[in-house]
Formats: sequence, structure tokens, C-alpha cells
Amino acid sequence: MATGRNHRPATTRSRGIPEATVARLPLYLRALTALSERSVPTVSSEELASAAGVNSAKLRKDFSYLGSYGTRGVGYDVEYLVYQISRELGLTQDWPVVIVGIGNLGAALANYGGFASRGFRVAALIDADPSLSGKPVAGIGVQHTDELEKVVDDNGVSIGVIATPAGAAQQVCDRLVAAGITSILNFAPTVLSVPEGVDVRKVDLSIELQILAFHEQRKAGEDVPDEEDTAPPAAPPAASVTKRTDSGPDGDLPAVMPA
Amino acid sequence: MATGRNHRPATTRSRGIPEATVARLPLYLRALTALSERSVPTVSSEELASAAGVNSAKLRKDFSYLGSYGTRGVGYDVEYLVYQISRELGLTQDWPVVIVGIGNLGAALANYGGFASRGFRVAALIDADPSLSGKPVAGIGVQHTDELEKVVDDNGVSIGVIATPAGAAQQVCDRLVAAGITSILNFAPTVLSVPEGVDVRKVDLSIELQILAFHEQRKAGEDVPDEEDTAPPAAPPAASVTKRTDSGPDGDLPAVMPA
DNA sequence: ATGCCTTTGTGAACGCGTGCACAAAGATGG
DNA sequence: CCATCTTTGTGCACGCGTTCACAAAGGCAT
Repeated sequence: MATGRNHRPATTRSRGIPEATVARLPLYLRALTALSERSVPTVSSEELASAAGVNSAKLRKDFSYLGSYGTRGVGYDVEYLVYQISRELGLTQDWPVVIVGIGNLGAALANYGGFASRGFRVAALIDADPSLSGKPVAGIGVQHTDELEKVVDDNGVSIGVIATPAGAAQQVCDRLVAAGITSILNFAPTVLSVPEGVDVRKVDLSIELQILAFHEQRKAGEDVPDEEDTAPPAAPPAASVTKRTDSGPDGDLPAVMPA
Repeated sequence: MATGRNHRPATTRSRGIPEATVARLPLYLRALTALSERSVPTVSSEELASAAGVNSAKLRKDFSYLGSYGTRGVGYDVEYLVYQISRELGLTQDWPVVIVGIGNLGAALANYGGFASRGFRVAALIDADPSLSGKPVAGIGVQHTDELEKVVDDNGVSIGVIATPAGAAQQVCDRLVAAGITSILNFAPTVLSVPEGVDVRKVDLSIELQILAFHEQRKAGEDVPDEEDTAPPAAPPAASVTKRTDSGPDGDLPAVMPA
């Protein structure tokens, strides 16, 4: 998943639908859409859950937050559920999106089919490089950063995607916010600071890989990861290895520094 | 965050470090690396936390799982902490990675600098399209899918990245797993099924946007999202609107179906 | 040394999310 | 109309994650 989890803590459980449930609704929607295309009329929580990769109790509880849309003994009406979830997610309306930073990633995003298919429409592509201006990417001409405010305003864009290098991200973010955008999907490896009321989700490719590496390391060597090859850089300023030099609660954390 | 949250439930808190903490370590590492480059010797939990976009109590607790690496009254030694976190995440070793599916996204990933900088090395690029074979992307020649098993084996690859269309993802996944890969980063919008012991993380661009749209919709109209424009597709098979037609716990869920 | 000041490390409380397990609801067949 | 069988909807308990708040630890000045 995208690593973006900087969301309003808890109180903001918008209208009582838990954040965790909201995050799963698109998953259900995708599975339901597939069923719909195969003209399957109804589906049980068990079937749908396995298609979406969750367990059925969780799915039923999730749906219970939306209302009672199932029929006991039968299951859920596929078409009806597709409609309800789409509506809940706000996908029955049109969402113009602007993508800033048309490098490799920005171009990939512009070409990504999953956007258009769900009510998202790429309203504009923006890049700071003048030599890109006018060049068509995914059938849309790239516009210069100078046009940013105008583009957002003219198209009523409320969602912005940042695919710039890290260095430019905060600046772009500020301009997007100033132009009136209230939701940002950030692919740049930076922490963005935004005013209250602006939502930011982060997708960080390198972080995902690092998390995988962590688990991979654990799977590979259950032995101590061999401490002598790389010399630890200068010990911390003073004697800071307090307890835990002995075996703590789980006595296998290698006590690296010899105190 | 990438939406990939299909992780081993709870018991698998590898070696006692909570999953949530692991997911934040790369964040801390990035902030620390920046400090290191500016030759800042020490940093307090407060400063580092704000740089990483979390609160300081959380950061201290996270670090406490790794051991006692701070000095009271002073803070944390930047270099030392960089080393400890890197080691914990397994970034002191080399991780060869193979990317399958060299479309727009795959190419973007191959060019992504964040990989190489953290011990990840793109060992090979694989694509099913023969016309791509041999063509260099990011300085590496694309190889045909036929070579997949050989490439994985020869390079000792344990992490695979899937950037193919949804239709091909499961098949590619199966081959990767059969070839010996135990960690997969999946960009294709599909639920992958893998055997026990294989880790999958999912990054789904369209899901992130849908979550943003949900919150955006809530921010925009706190009024009922106007029910008459789109006719709901045929009511569920039978009388299924049970309770909740009246005002439930939070009496503002629009009772869509008139029973 | 001694006392003050800063900052860590963590015990404890709380809240969200998950999963179990079952009663209620409805379909279906006789 | 009644009995049976399937599947939903949810009450409940449990565990992880977050946050508060404070005691302990160490630096530093005097």
C-alpha cells in the first residue's frame, strides 16, 4: 500500500465510517466490478471476501457501516453494491486531477488507465521544464508551472498529484494549496507540511522496498546478522548503553556496543 | 502509504519489533540521512520527530524497541542512529531486485534513484514483449520473460517488483515464487495469492486516489449528495432495507432505497 | 561534588481494528 | 404454512498501536 498514513487521528472518522474500512472499499469495488462484468447477479460475503483478499467477517462489518445492503440466505446484489460503494467513495462525480512533474513517474501516472476508469480525469500535466511545454503525454499537452494556478482555477481541480523530485515538492505543494487544492497525493520522498484541512497521502516506493528488506532479512538469517564486517561508526557520545546489555524481554537483540 | 497491508496478523511481530514501527523506520532513516549530510552531530527526539512528521513520544517508543541508543539530556547521535536503523532494516547488505513489466511504470521504477541509494540494486529488467529485448532502460538491457528463472537464480534475487498489467500479474507472481523469490512489491491492481512464507506488499495508485476522493467529498458537501441525478440500479432482490431506514445512531445516512 | 536543567525511556490508560461466534432474517422446499 | 438451511449483521472480547505523563539519567555550570 502507499505509505501515506498521515491522516487525521481518529475523531475525524468522517460520518462514522472507520478509516480502515474506507481504505478497503476500493478493494471491494474492484472485485465487484469484475463480477459485474461477468454478469454475476449476487455474491456472498465469503466469495467476495476471498476475491478481495480479506476475511468475510471483516467484509460484513465493513458493509454494515454503509447500511444493510445484503439479503440473508442469499448474499449481496452485485450491481446495487457497486453503486452504493461508488457513491460512498464519491466516484459518481467527476474528479479533475492535475499532475505536477512529468518525469518518468509522472508520465506513467498520466498513462495509467486506473484513473480514468473511476471518475478521475487528468485535467492537466504540469512541469517546470520549458522544453516539455506543449509536448503531448498520454494525449495531453504538458503545461508550464506558470500556468498552475490558472489550470487549477479554470478546471475546479481539488486533487493534485506531486511527482516531482523531492527538492521541488514542498514548493509545488504550497502553490497547489494556495491555488485551492485540498487533497494531495505525494510521490516525492519528502514530508509535506500543509495547513489544516488539506489531506495528504504519501506513496513512497523506496519505503515499501525497505519494509520488504526488513522481513526478508528476518526470513533469511535467524542468526545474528554478523556484526564484525562493517565497523559501527563511532560509539554514541557517552556511555549510553543502559540496560538491555543483558538479555532483555527477548534476549536476542544483539548488544552491539560493548559499553 | 502503499496500501499493501496484507501482512502476517500479529504473532509475527518479527523479533518483537511492531509492524507499525518497522514501517516508520525508513522515515526516520531518511530524516537522519539528511541531518547527517548537513553534519549535524546530535538530534533530539522532538526535532527528529518533526522532521519525520510524527510525534516525539511515538518516535521514542519506536527507538526503544531497537535498544537504548539515546543520551538523556542530549538526544541521539545521528551517525550512530543511521547505522543502527540501516542494520535493523537490513540495508547494510546488498539487495538485488528484479523488475518485471517495463512499461511506463516499470521504466520509472528502473530510473528511480531512491533504490540504488539504499542498498537496492536493479539486477534485471524483464518484459514479455520481444521487441523490447536488449533495449537499454536506465542503463540496463531489458530481458525476455523466458530468462526470468535464470536471472533470479544467477543473481540470488529474493525481491521482485511486479509492474505488469493486472492480467499478467498472478502468472508472473507464480513464476517469481517458483524461481525462489520470497518478497514481492506489487503495482498491478490485483490480489495476488502466494504460498505461506512469501511477503507481498501492494502499491495501488488508483486506491489512493479513491481514498482521497472520499475525504474530498466529505469536505466539499456536508449536505446529502443529491440522490436524484443518477438512478440507482435496480433495488436489491427483495425487501432488504431492514432497520436504518429511520435515523440510526448517526441519523444522516441517506436512506437511499425507498423500501 | 552538588544541584539544576534537559531529554530520554517507559508504565499505564485508552481507543481503534479484528475476528469469533451466534442469533435473527429470509429463502426454499414440501 | 411450517421446517430447514443458508447467510447476514453484530455483540463481545482481545490485542495492537498511540498518547500521556513522569521518573530516571545524564550533562553542565558553579
